[in-house]
Order: sequence, then C-alpha cells, then structure tokens
Amino acid sequence: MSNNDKQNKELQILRAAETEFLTKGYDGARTTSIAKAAGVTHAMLHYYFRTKEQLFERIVNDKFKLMAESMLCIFGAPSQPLIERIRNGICTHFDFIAANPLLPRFVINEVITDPHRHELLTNNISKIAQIISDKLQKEINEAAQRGEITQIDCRMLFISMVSLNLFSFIAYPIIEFIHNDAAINREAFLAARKAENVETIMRRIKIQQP
Amino acid sequence: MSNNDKQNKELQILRAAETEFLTKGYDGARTTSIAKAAGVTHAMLHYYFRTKEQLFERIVNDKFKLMAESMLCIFGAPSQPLIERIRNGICTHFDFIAANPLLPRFVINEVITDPHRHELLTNNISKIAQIISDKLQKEINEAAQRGEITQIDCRMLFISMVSLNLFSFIAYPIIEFIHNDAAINREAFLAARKAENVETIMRRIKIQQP
DNA sequence: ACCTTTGCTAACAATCTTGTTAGACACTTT
DNA sequence: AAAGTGTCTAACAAGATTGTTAGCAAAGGT
Repeated sequence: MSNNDKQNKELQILRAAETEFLTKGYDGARTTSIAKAAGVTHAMLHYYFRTKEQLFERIVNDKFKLMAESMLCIFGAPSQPLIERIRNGICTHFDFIAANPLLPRFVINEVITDPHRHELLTNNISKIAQIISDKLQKEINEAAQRGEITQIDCRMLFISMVSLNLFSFIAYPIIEFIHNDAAINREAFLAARKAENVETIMRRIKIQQP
Repeated sequence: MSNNDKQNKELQILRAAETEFLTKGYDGARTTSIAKAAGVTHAMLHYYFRTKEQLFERIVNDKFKLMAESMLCIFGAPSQPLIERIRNGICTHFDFIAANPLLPRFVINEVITDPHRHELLTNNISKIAQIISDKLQKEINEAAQRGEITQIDCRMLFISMVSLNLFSFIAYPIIEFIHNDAAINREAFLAARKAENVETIMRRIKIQQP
C-alpha cells in the first residue's frame, strides 16, 4: 500500500480521536468509537498508536500548542500604539477561540484533572509567560509613565483578558439554554461579548479623572 | 440497626460520591472507588442508590443548587447604594467559590457534555436570570439616569463578573505551575485576583470623563 | 524467485465496571 | 413464637473496554 494511503489512515484516526477526545474528554472517549468513526478496525488504532494514552497525548500536545498560540496572538505586531495592540489582541484572541470553541474546556479539564499533564502545558506556555512578564510589562510601564494608561501588573491584565474571552464560550451553552428566545442567536451573542470584553479591558487600563 | 446508623452509611456514601464526582467527573468516577472510600461494600451503594446515574444526579442537583446560590449572592441586601452592593456582591461571590473551588469546573463540565442536564441547571438558575433581567436592570437604569453609573446591559455585566471570579479558580492550578516560585502562594494570588476583579468591574460601570 | 518488511484482519484474552441475587442476620409486629 | 421487614454480605453475571497475537497478503528490495 502506498505511503499516502498509510498516512491517510493514520490521519483519519487522528481526526476521529480529536473529535472524540475534545467532546468527551479522556475518560469519556472510547477507542472503539474512535476506530469506528475513522473507518478502521480497532486493532489498527493500537497498531498505529499502541495505547489510548499515547493517542491522547498526541492530541493533547497539539491542543496545548494551539492554546498557547491563541494566547500569544494577544500581543501581536508592535507597529501600533500599545492601547491599539491590546484592543486588536483581544479581538484576535476571541476570534481564535471562536474558531476552536471546544478548546478551552478541553484544556482546562485535562490539565486540571491530571497534574501529570501540567508539565506538558507549562512547556508550551512558559515562553509566553516570559514575554508577558518581561517585554509587555516594560511597555506598560513606559506607557504608564507617559500618562497614556494606568499602571498595572500585566499578568493580572492578561488573566482578565483570557478569562473574559474564554468564559464567553464556556458559558454560551448554558446561556443559550436560559435565554431560549430564538431572538438571541450565537453570532449575535458572541459579537456582543466581544465588544463587551474589549470595553471592559479598555476601561481597566485607561486613565481615570478623579 | 438504628435509624441513625443507616443515615450515617447513606451519608458516608454521599460524601464519598461527592468527592469522587467533583474531582473525577462522571466518566472518571468509579462506584467501587466510592464504596471503598465510604467504607461499605459496593453492593451497599447499589442498595441505597440503585445506579451510578441516580447517585450522580443526587450530587449534581445539590451542586447546581449551590452554584445558583453562589450567583444569587452577587446582588444581596438592597440597603446600600447600588455601586456598593455590586462591589460587595463580587466579593461575596468570590468567597463563595473560594469555599467551593471544585464547583465551577464540575458544573461547567457536566452541563456542557450532557445536554440532557441543561434542564436541571436551568431549573435552578432561571429564577436568578429573571431577577437579573428585571429587577437589577431597572435599578441600573435608574442609577444611570441619576448619573451615578454608566448605562449597561446587566446580563453582560453579570457574565463578566462571573467570568472573572470563576476563572480565577479554574486557572489557578495552571498559573500555580507556571510561577513555581514559592513566592506566589494561593492566598496571595486569590487576594490579588479578588481586588483586580472588583477594580475591573468598578471601572466598567463608573462614569468616565472624556 | 526469495526473503523481509509492513500493513492489516480476525479472533481471543484479561481486566474492569456496573449491576443483580440468594440468602443471612437482626429487629419488629402480631 | 412465628411471620414479616429492612439491612447487609458474598458471590456471581453480563457486558464493555483495552490490548494482544497469530497469521495472511502485498510491496519492495536483492
């Protein structure tokens, strides 16, 4: 069989595994179910990935990388003034999560339930944490001294931004059910949340007259 | 055997189930593990609660109630001016979650993964949603007209408050691992988050001079 | 042509997990 | 005391779930 076909099968297992793990979590996922969705015998799954755990780690690593990437885009190109970069960063981050709405719950869950996986996430995120703590804090300090924004610990600001954005997606299924008026649809709700999150953060860093 | 002893066994199973379900979720929880932790044979667990699902529903219902309760306390006694009530509400809510740190992840998870349970949560939360949409919005409108605060959709404000508070606890295990300097301990981090969340919301609703 | 490697299938196996059941024991009621 | 009721134990059962293995078949090199 051609190399292409092999990669194809492997890829199909990975794709099926991704869906299964993201929607059901590690404990809820079934290897037989993954194999079935991929259109292969379940022995094949073990042939390619040995164990459920190994297949999972492959997915988890991908997703942790993606999560880290999403956070990185909060502070993009330094061509604009800081306040504009933050505004754009929040939007970009929000859109990134919108394109991967299952990501937050998955990462939060699998990392919290198994402390062994903390390390895996840390490896992916530590660089970003450095950038934030050093580079961004410096920029904030300078802008604050110029009187453009309020002085703030950027790690706290970062957590707030991520909180507001991620939670919009985590909470959506619940909110959707509460306001079961067909009036509020997903698009409209998310657009409103995005604007609200930006406004909230902007007000947090703007100078206030007493 | 006395009635007291019976209740005791039942209670011990419930307590063990609570811990197991909260830490591992429905799929990860094992009825044998619960029975062992409760110090009873696993047949006893089935004797008292019939099935794993029924035992789980008992726990989930308790926790959903608790979650609803925690949100209710955001708008407490109407004896103070609105802005002070909101400030106190955020703190009370934050402390509530601090006393039940496993609650957010559990509720979010079990409700998202199984749409069948949406209804259960809705039953508990719908009253609060009403209070917010009607009573609180009215108060906000009035205060805004008096020029005390900015006009805002209180549902959006509410989501932001819950986001910031809950996420502080969801994210803590991750953050703890990243800043593994022993310098930052749980108490200090949470105190800082609480203050930050209050400040963020206060700035969101305060009037800004242009 | 022959051997090796690789992908693959079908069947099996071990273990875990939930749930059931027959019966023992104690305690109450009649 | 006999019968009934509720609590409990030990053993078992069914099924799910992960993982293994023997062997077939095709591809590819020598």
